[in-house]
Amino acid sequence: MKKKTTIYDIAKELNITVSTVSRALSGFSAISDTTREAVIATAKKLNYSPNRLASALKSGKTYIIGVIVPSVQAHFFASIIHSIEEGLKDSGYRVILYQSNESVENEINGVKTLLEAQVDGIMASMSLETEDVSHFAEIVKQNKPLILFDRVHNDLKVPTVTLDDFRAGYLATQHLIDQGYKNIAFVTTIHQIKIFNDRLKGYKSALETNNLPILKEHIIFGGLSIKDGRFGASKLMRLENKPDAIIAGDDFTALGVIKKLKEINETPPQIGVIGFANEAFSPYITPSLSTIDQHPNQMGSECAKMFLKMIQLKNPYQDVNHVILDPLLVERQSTIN
Amino acid sequence: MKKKTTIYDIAKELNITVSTVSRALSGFSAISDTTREAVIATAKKLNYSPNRLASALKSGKTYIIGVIVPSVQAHFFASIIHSIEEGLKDSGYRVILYQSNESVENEINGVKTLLEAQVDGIMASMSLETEDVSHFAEIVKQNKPLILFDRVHNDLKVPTVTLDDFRAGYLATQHLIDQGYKNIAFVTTIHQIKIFNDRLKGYKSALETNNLPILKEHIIFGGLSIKDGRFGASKLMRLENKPDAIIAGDDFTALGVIKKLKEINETPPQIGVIGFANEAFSPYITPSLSTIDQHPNQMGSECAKMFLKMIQLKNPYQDVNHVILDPLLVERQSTIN
DNA sequence: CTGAAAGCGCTAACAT
DNA sequence: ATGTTAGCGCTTTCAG
Repeated sequence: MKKKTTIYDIAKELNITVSTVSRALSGFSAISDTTREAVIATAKKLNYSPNRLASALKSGKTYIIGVIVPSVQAHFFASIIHSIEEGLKDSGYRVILYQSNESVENEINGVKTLLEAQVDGIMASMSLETEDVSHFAEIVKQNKPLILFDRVHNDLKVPTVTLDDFRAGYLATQHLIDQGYKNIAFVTTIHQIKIFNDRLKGYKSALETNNLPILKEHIIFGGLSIKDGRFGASKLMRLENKPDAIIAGDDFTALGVIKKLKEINETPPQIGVIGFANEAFSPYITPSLSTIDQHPNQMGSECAKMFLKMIQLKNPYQDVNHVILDPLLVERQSTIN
Repeated sequence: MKKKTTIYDIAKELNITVSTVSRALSGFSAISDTTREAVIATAKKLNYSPNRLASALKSGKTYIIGVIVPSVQAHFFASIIHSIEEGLKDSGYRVILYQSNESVENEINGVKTLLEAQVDGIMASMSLETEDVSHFAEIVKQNKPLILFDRVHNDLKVPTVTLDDFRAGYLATQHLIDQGYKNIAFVTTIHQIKIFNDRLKGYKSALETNNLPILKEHIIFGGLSIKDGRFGASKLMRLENKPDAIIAGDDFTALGVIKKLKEINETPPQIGVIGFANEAFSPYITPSLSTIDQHPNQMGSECAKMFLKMIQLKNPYQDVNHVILDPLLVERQSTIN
């Protein structure tokens, strides 16, 4: 293997200096057309490929931004990522991904790795486990743009893009009430995450508004997964005062709930079931799953837009914005009583 | 914002030189325990975070490896990624992801970006569009490890990890035959991708072995998606000689097929349907989807193992291996006649 | 065991 | 419009 070509090789070939080559390649500074063309031609001839590391080391900008999500397997996050990439496409910024797999430890590691890789900014949605946010605070301390989306944290004074989760919870509950359900349970995570708390508040508020009682035994705090959904449903259906509808913390959990209900012959919409996130599978299961759409694409493009704005400012945090999106009810068979 | 601490700051603080600091931090070279401890303590005190860029520029190793997949939304690829990360965890290598979204252009860009970022190696599964593979050849030319998984290409003389796709196609077909289906159609991609061709060959071979005719009109070449599945199914079911079972190129396509069949009241297993990949939703749709499991986790860990081996050699390609995994039939309701 | 010094590939003043 | 030169932060000989 021959050594990689550098701008020095190009310079030597053309009997000019590296600065000229650098300028020609970057395209901006004053350069004669002939020189530029010659440089570009020689670069191609020598199969030159720039070393971004060196450039980044010198200029302090990598043009890479790190995105940390709990998991790329959720359609919701995958869609956000896609829209972030889309929104950043023309700016020259590239995205690299890091999954926390819902573990704080991984998340801390992710922040560290990305920071050490000198990314120009980070966008993140926190893991369920995350309570202490000092690892994120470190990003702010370095004065690098940090944008939180969906799963955010109040202690961090950074821009956020979220859903109106109170309204989301309210909407889901009101929809079930409108469909004639009167005894509505809620299966959610035990972790103190703002968005999940907000949804729960929305749920309670909707019940109150409709003069329905808030029953402690109808609120199940556990995990969010297919398994947890099954578990929550079976726990609820063994109650003396069985619910006639169940709101699940996300669509995966809702799927578990439905599985369980089918097994015990209480197939929705006999018992109403609604989830959150409008996952890819949700329209295709039987019965198809009603859910709250969280506008992942809008979320992603808002993040991108926000980042591009922040990167312009000398102090990225001089003007901290919060974008709040409106949830959208998607009615399907699982709640059509 | 204060400047970032460097090893110079630590050196100055302790009245030693940067080389000593560097050695202490890297942990290997001969260093007295006292010095090492002092350095580490000071590093923590000054909130030091290494600049990997500088280190990589000097040492030529970034300890980052790039993974290119068509899409992270497919459970299959997400699982592979997860297992790659798992397998690399203890080695110090980190993974960064790049999605091609099934576009060659994105794929070429991805290779370029990763190469410019000086990754230490690349693992990739090709987009459906990819025919010319010169962008991948460039990686080999730079003598950097390239490992192809699942969607591979014969022109590239690099290590691969794949499923025995001929057997996968055969297995799916034979299963349908065993279930009593006799008129089996195949909906696949129009793109000339090895794995899909191999499955088709397996399908044909199974038909031959069982003395069943291979009907041209029963092989639909289109795309792979829910939409394409619907399309393929409706095309097939309008035939004079309607099939009594359909093999779909992947589970998404199979899902589309099932949707369509349900609409025209030919709900599986009345018409048998089987897919490939055992996606996350496949057990949960109605009827649950029979499929061929492609062992994504094994695939990922084999990739990781292979990479670790290659990186040791002075010439990574001196010993090109091909791991071939055995497909696994997952029988569910959609084919239980 | 530690120090001195060169240099990875590139950018960006500052000259000319 | 082009050349000169000094680093970016780190690793790594080579000396001692």
